[in-house]
Amino acid sequence: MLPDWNEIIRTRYQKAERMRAENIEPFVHRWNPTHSTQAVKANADALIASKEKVRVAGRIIALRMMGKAAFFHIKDETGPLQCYVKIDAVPEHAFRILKTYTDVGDIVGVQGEVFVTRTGELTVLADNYEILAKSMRPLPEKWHGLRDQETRYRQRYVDLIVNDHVRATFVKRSKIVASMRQYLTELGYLEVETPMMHPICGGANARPFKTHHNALGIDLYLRIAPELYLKRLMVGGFEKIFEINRNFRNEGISTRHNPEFTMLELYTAYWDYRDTMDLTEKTIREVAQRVFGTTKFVFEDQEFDLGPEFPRVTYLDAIRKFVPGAEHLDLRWDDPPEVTKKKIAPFFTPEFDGPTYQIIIDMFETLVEPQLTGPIFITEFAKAVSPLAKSKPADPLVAERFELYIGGMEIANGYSELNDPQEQYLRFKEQVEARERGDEEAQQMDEDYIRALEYGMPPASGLGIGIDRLVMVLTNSPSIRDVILFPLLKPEQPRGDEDEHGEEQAPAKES
RNA sequence: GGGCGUGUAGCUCAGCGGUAGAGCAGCGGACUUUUAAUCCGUUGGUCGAAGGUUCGAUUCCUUCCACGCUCACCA
Repeated sequence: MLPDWNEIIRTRYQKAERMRAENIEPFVHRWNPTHSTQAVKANADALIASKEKVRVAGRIIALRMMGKAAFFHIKDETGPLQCYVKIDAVPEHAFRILKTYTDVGDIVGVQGEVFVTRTGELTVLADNYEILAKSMRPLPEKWHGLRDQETRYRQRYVDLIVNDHVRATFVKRSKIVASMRQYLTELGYLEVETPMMHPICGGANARPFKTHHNALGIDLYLRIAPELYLKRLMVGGFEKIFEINRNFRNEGISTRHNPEFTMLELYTAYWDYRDTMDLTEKTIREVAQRVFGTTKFVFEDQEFDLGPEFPRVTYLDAIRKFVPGAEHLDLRWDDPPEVTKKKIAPFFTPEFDGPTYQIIIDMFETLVEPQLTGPIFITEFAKAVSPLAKSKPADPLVAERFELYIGGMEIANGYSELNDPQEQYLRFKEQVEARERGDEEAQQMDEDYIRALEYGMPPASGLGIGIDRLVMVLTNSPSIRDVILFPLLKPEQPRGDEDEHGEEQAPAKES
């Protein structure tokens, strides 16, 4: 029993006890419905004509008790349906269960014929009725529902009971993931699973979560990306693989960031980043078409269309294109920082000193990214921030890399994979040096990965799609927490009673 | 981590220096085609937590906790 019992909850527990005293089980073991509520509606005419008995089950979401009869709505996974119970049409004990023991929220089973009421609503006229599972807690208020965001996220089960659009969003999410899986499988990609616990964390620049294995006596990291393992599989001879799974990053939480998030990561042998852009575009368009039957969407009042070819604009061109007045801005990755600062002075002043690529990235993220309603591919990123990507032969400071933007958010990221073990070794060393200078997000040296590359990895290109963000833009959800069933929250405070008096209750942590 | 905001009954919300209110839900009663069912009666609150100011604090102040928005870091 929980300590926060109130009178309503106590009353309901007492009802269950009284039911048991009458040999009525408040939590039955089994019940078989013949129809979902949707199936009743779909076959209404035939069911009314045949007077066939149906058995439906669901949660009572509204109850109108009228002395010797009652109307109520049940809701199952497929939707609501009205039921009607009157005293002379059901066994005596069934009516007693309804009148004495039933509350809104109970999960019940109803058997009977289908008819249409005087006001025209399809209804099951019960000839039998029982409670299948007693509900002990009252549901939120029936007009306004559950609004409090915190409660919605913490008690998602309640949110799902009362907010139909929430359920619909998660059904869409499931279909998006399923159709993506199916489409890629149709194209010949093999789904694989690689470790979540990494002795060395790599594949992205991010701070990891640390954990510990007792028997081995070693620390491990929750993966920040599966990239290095998937590319080991390319060395092993797989040519088209993908993984849809969780990544964990020990960083801030926001409307666009959850510490664990779902990524599609995919690799194709013999391709470069341009081929992967083609695939990214086709996959997202195809998923939208299969799940929603359209390519036109609205995200936060911005319309976008996945139908037409996605434009491809280089990083520096995007700055020229989207920053007003910057049409002729001649930025160069090999300019010294002071020169770059002088060139961009009319448009942007970086907050911190740093190398040229950081100044340009800062400007891009501040002035360009929010405007990228998209869909649009931004290409040719700084090599310095792409330690696992091949650089462009003609432009050694630039990586063959793209990011896809929709709704002002980075949705996907891909590149031509660096497969030269010697260069990869040097790039790792640069990362290690950055790490030693205090960059906690820089990568570690992964010698086994270098060893794998030394056996030879075919030319290949990889892709990562942020599934949560893709679902956000396709379902017009403004917060990532609206597309993650159980987003990470701080734990609830231990309740009342136990820690009333005394010095400090919960030690005030935080420095 | 910074800024802004919110926290009052199970739920949705008023109140704001003088000891707490509504609707829904609950409980008792009436009611055999209702659908925000209706009608009569009624219970329910350490007003997020701890300190302070005050004769008196839900209200003002401080600190803390949780959440939301936002900025910074990141996908």
